[in-house]
This record gives sequence, structure tokens and C-alpha cells, in this order.
Amino acid sequence: MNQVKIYDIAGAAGVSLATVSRVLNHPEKVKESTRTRVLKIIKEKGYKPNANARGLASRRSTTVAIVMPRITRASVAEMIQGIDDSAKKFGYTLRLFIGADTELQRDLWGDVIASSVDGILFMNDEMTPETFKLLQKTPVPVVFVNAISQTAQYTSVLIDDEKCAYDVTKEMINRGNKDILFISTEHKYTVNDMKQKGYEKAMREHSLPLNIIYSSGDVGVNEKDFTEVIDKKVPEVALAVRDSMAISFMNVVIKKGYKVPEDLQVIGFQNTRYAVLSNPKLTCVETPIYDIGNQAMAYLTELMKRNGEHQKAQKEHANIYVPYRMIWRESTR
Amino acid sequence: MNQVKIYDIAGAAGVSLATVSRVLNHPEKVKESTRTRVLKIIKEKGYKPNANARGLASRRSTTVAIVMPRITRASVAEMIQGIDDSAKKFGYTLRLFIGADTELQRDLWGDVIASSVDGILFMNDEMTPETFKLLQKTPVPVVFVNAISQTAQYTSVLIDDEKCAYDVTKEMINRGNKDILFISTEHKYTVNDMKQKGYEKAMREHSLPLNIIYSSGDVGVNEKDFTEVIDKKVPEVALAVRDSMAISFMNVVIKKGYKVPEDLQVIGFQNTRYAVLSNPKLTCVETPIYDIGNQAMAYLTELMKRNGEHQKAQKEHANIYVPYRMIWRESTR
DNA sequence: CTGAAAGCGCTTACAG
DNA sequence: CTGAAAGCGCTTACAG
Repeated sequence: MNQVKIYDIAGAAGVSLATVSRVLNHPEKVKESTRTRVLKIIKEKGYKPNANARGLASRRSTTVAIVMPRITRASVAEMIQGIDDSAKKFGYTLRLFIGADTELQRDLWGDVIASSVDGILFMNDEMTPETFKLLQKTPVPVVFVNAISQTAQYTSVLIDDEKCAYDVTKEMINRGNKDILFISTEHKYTVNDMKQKGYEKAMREHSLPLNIIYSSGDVGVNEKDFTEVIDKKVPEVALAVRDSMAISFMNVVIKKGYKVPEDLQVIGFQNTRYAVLSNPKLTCVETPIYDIGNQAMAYLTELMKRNGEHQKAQKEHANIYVPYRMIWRESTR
Repeated sequence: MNQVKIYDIAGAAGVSLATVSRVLNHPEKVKESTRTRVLKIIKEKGYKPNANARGLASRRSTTVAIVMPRITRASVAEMIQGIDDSAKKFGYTLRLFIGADTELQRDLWGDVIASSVDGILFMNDEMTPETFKLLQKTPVPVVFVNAISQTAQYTSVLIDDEKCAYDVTKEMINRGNKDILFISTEHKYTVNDMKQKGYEKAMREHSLPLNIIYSSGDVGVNEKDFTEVIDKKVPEVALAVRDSMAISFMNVVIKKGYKVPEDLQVIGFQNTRYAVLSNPKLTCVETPIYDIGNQAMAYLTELMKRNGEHQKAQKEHANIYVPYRMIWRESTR
């Protein structure tokens, strides 16, 4: 293991372990001359305090857990990048826990706790009450990322899905469209429900009939479902909660001989990389997923700091809404 | 923190700490009756050993580091899913370290070591000699994932890119094509170089002229570059190291009024989700990225086990090639 | 401002 | 098969 230990630094600098430790953790408590001397040696020897020892002794690990049901959703990677960039800035390191609700309850949550992270970024939407109980017992701050905590007890960082869907729908209505299809996921996600709510609100305000379809995440299934819909009637506008669904829908329609955006306009709700690879390019609500990750981590840092000072922070709850914007491309006119 | 400690279990079971620890770590050394009794209590109380304490005392953390330059590449998420599924099976937990070569050298690698992981999955292609030195000093096993260690000292888990590109190119030649364009990245990745090598080999064997273009990862730049190429001449076949590039190329060609696959056939080298969202759907070499992650983690587990037994395993090196296969879709005929 | 000492929660030889 | 004890590498009151 021949790693440099704190002893080595103390020895080389002619000070005690305690002083080296202080230089790292409470530099203001150390006389400047010794501080610089110690820091110099730390740098020379490339000393990095053992994370386990530090975690054990201090009960803080400068480590944060990311808990998510799946990592392969299109948006997750970029969110993690946002989280990581922020984590680096604040000196935190990331642990990854991937598992759905059931796994969380069985085993995974124990791992999260056992690893004594300082905070948790939680992306599992739609918790069962059991999971919620688990969360409640957690001794460290939790922030929801692009997922809503239905319990209004934790802060979520996300876009205001309902307002956003409302705005888009309204905009398309104002442009003279009446037959607007809303495409959502079969699997229930709160964020998608919020979007649907926004869509419904706008449609109702104009006394327009709702037209909603739920399909899976699988492109093959999408195409089958969408074909059925189209065979009945091609809507004027399709809004899809996922870019991949928007594009699938568009492709199906085009193959049937219709024109986009002339016969049908399509809008996606994410602005993933897919959006510019489709033909025509997909108009999107841009969900600034990188920013969401970035801000969630920054906010969690706040909470962790407070958590260190007084116990029990985080009872108040206020969601943090990250601004979204429209990116008009070729699939609308 | 009111977490259950090993003391609590020992107390409740009427045994010593040592015995509880043994039940968890060397169950065969404990009499069955006490073992079951202790296990029952562990389960009841939901005891999970503190990972820091365990890591510190045992010098093994059942934790693995994933080191990668960026997480937003299309293939990474699925690879991580593969890694995670395997990690779960073997009882490991994941830490994420995202950073390019320079960051590794400056700081990040120190974090990796300090966190005392039991093994490292390394995805940074194209290391500088400095990074390589860092790797050499690492006390734990390292496995390269979908990236080649140019030094033939570490095992890589990946597909045989050269052979694969050779096979595809040859197949397209055999089908009567002569003008085959190879599209690669501007940024140098060893895996892409290997593909290029395979392409070149096949072309040379048939005395066909090489036609290679390097472009960026940005779709906008791609389109500009590709337009230039096409304005000179549309090739019969385009092979692209990334699906996104293949699709961009295809879109540019289609917009110019050509037909795919009639005038141009296009093949991608990844089979990401993009492939089925394009229109026409993209023919691909399927890089089984999930399997690569999965097997890499499984192999790392082997190495870590050995590393525990005799010191210094891992001098021999043999890459593990995961089989690839062609998925013929609509962009070829 | 600095050092000696206790302790974080485990694991693992070492005895028995 | 089991327990007492040392130790993993740090941090942090507590003295001084």
C-alpha cells in the first residue's frame, strides 16, 4: 500500500499529527508559517488523507450518494456530469447507487447509509411509502433531482413541468391548433404527470378535447402504438414527454406519407442529443438537465454545511425551479 | 446517527464483536447455531457494517472506482449499468471519478487512491506517460473498459475493433462497393484508430483507395464537414465510428436529395438508441456495451480476489474480446 | 497556536 | 469455535 500517511507528513514537518490534520481541516487555527511549511510537504509527498479513516473519525466523508432507478435514461448522463462538476468544486466525491424502489428497500438503502455519505441526491420518482420511511430515517440531507418528492418534505431541483407544458400547449393553441396529442409514458412518473396536468389545463381553458396516449420506452412498441393512433387520425400537433417518443412518432407519421411540419408538428420535452439527429430536427422544450444536476449538488452542499452546524436543518421545503426554454427547430412551423 | 453498530448485535446475540464480524466475513469459522442466531439478529435490526470502519480495518472496501473522462458519451450509461449489475452480484459498490488526463494527474487520481477502492475500472483512452506512471503505482488491480491500454500491461475488455471494422468493410466490398468512406473522430481515441486500421486493411487488400474524414462530436460541425465531403462526391458506403456521426451524415445526404440506402449506404459502429430513431433506421455493428461493462467488472472481481491472496497478480495480460454482431436495418441494402 | 490522547466502528491475528 | 486486544489512519475535544 506504501501510501503516504499523515505520520509521514508530521515527521517530515516536525509537527504532530494533530497539526497536519488541522492544516487540512481547520487551517485558520494554524500559524501561517507552520501551515505553509506543512502544505509544502503535503504537496511534495502527494499526501491525500485516507478517505475511510477520515470518514470514520470525522463522521463526514465528503462523499455524496446518487441514488437512481436506472442509469440508461437519456438524460441521466448529463445530469451526472452537472452533479460531478459541482461536486468537484465543493470537494465532494460521488458514489453511485442504482436500483428501483424494491431494491432500495431490500438492500441498497442499507448500503447507502453504511457508506456514510454526507448527503444524498435522490432521483427515484414515485416512491412507495416504505421507501419514504427509509428516507425519513436518513441522518443526512436529501435533495430530489429532477424528480418530485410527493411529500413536500424534501427540496426538489427541477423544471416547473406543469407550467412548462401549459405554456407550450397554450402557445400551440394560440398558433391556431386545436387537435393536440399528448404522448406520455405508460410507466408512471410524477414529472410526466405534471406535464400532463399542464397540457390538460391549457386544453380545458380553450375547451379543446383531450387526446392522450401512453406508450412504453421501447421504440418497437412505440411504433406499433403510434401507428394505431395515426390510422385513426393524424393530429395537428404532438407533444411528447420524451424526445425519443417524439421522434418515433414523427418517423411513423412520415413513413405513412405525411409531412412534418406541414401536416403534423412535433415537440419533445427534453432536448437530448436525439433532437438534432432526427430529420427534420426536433423542436423541444429544453430541460436544462446539466444545470439541474449542477444546482442540486450545489444546494445539497448548502444543506450539508448547515447539517454540520446545527442539527436537523431541512424541515422547510421549497422546490428550486430551473428555467426552461423553447428551442424551435424544423418539426414545427 | 443512531445507526445499529456491531456492538448492538454482539450484545443482543450474547457474543463478542469478533464473532459478529466473523459471521459476516468468515462465516465458515463460526458454529452454525451461533451463526444463524447472529444472522437473525442482524437481519432483525437491519445492521449494515459501517463501510468506512470496515474499509479502514480490513484495507478492503468492497468498492470499485470507475474512472472516465466524460460521462456524456452515448455509450457510457449502458456500460455503467452493466458494471453495476455485475458489481451488485459480487457485492461491490461504485465510486465515480470523472476527469480527463490532466485532472487525473493533478488531483483526481489522488482521490481515487485515497478512497481506497479495491479495484479500478479505467475508461480513459489515450493516456499520457504521466498518467501511465500513476497507474503503475496503483496498489489495486486495474481493468480497462472499452479502451485499450497501449502498454499491454493491463487487461482490456472490449470488442476487437480492428477485426470488426475489417469484417464490415470487407463485407461491403464483397457486395460490390468500391467507394467506401470512413468517418472518424477528430479527437484521437485508440479504439477508433483500431477501427480505422481494420478499414484500411480491408481496402488495401482490394486495392481500393482510402477515403477518411475526421470530424468532431458536435452535430453542427459534423454537418458542415459532411456537406463539404458530399459536395465533392457522395460515396457508395459510409462507415462511422459513432452512430451520431453516421446519422448526421445520412441526414445531410438525404437533405441534398439523395436516397438512403439506394444512393448511399450508411453503417454505424455502436448501435446506441439513436440507431432506431433515425429515418431510415441505421444499420450497425452492435457494440455490446452493457456486456463489456458487465464482463469487465466480473473480471476485475477475479483480479481483486487474487490480489487478496498472493500479492502482485496481474502481470500477464490478455485482452478479453466481447463478440459483436451486425444489425442490418434500413440504411443498407 | 500546538501536542498527547481518546476514539471513530470495524477486522484480524493471537490465545485459549 | 470464541473472546480480548491491538490496530487500521485519521479527527477532535482537552490541556497547555
